[in-house]
Amino acid sequence: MKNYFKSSVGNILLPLFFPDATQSVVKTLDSLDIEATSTPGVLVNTYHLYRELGNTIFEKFDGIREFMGWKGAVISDSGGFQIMSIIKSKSGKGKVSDVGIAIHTSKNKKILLTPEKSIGYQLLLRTDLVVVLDDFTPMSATYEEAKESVERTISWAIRCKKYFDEHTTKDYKPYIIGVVQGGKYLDLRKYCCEELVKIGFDGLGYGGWPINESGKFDYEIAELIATNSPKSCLLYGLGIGKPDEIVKLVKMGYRIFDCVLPTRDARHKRLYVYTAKSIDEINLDSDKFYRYYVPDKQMYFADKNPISSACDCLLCKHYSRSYLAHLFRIGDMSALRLSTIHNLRFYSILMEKLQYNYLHGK
RNA sequence: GCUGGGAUGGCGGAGUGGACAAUCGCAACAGUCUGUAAAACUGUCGCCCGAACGGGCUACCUAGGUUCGAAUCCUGGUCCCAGCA
Repeated sequence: MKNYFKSSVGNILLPLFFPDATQSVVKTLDSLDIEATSTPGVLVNTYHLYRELGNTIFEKFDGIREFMGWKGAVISDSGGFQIMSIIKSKSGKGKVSDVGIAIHTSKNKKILLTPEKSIGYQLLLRTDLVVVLDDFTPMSATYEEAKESVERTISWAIRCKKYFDEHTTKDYKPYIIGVVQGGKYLDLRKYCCEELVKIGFDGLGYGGWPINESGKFDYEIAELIATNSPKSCLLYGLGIGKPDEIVKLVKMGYRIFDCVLPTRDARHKRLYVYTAKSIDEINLDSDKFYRYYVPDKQMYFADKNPISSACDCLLCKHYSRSYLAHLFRIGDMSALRLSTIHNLRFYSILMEKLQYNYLHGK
């Protein structure tokens, strides 16, 4: 199978951002909308898709790309993050063991996600980059707990890689990346990193929760992973992040990012706008190169200006602040769509700037 | 004109003698969101001082009255609604 990830992007080493289409849809958008924002690819989630669709759908479709009518690249996440968000949250029902993750879904059935099943399903989805099943280390983990999750992450990674090697051919061999866990413990992070490198992945992901206990982004761990992985290693910031965080991580060598922020924020009335007057004038080195725009403020009710003059998205090119405020006020879903389109274009402009800087050695 | 019902904070709408500066919803304002159980959630919301506990002031159409105490009871007035002439 043709590797859309490579072909759509051209050069894999360029910095890329993938919005999250967890359930094979970027909420409120269709695939043509996504394409129109110059977004190179999306991320889908193994756990959610397996739970909703099972295996049989993909006997009729040639992977997730055909199913969702999407021409761009696709990353699949393993479902490891769901350990945290479902099982380890207070109401979630499920269990993590060395075998895998057992989750009771709301549909009254139990799903057992093993490293092998996770990779198997991702291969069935025919995605361009697969992520190993990992055991999420929560931010509150003690050293012992963190160590246990690191050991489990490593042994699962070995199983994932073995299964991957046995079930891929040169016709279809996506990228596969390992995920570095270990919480806030630097020695565990380093150890996890080194062990994963030995297994021989195409890349490594900054896993866990990247925000430290004081609410700041943990750049120290990001740096540690970057410096402890080989030059050829594809670095992936899982679930990262804010625009300024992405800029900093690209400088460290990270190349791939996915995050819910632009799409969720859009639905929650937070739009990203560059402080520059035009796209050409955007300076990512400036302290505050962007700010938030809250679209339904009273002050915008009669404002005929576009949301941002440094944007060329559907919203900014065709509609006023006044009209968007109106759409939000009456609760029309087009407000969410237009805002999501805008935020995705904001991110794709960001990545285009970073790609340009990278190609020109900046 | 008669009879009945009603007038509450930006709006809607509870309360019907003390626990009322007044439930709740909307609006407004401030904030949160990072491999999406999130088109969600949190806070403020009469005025003044205070970070906060709290304190002071003015308030439930209006003018009086009853009462230790009234948005709540009584009387007059103004306006609104329904039915009848």
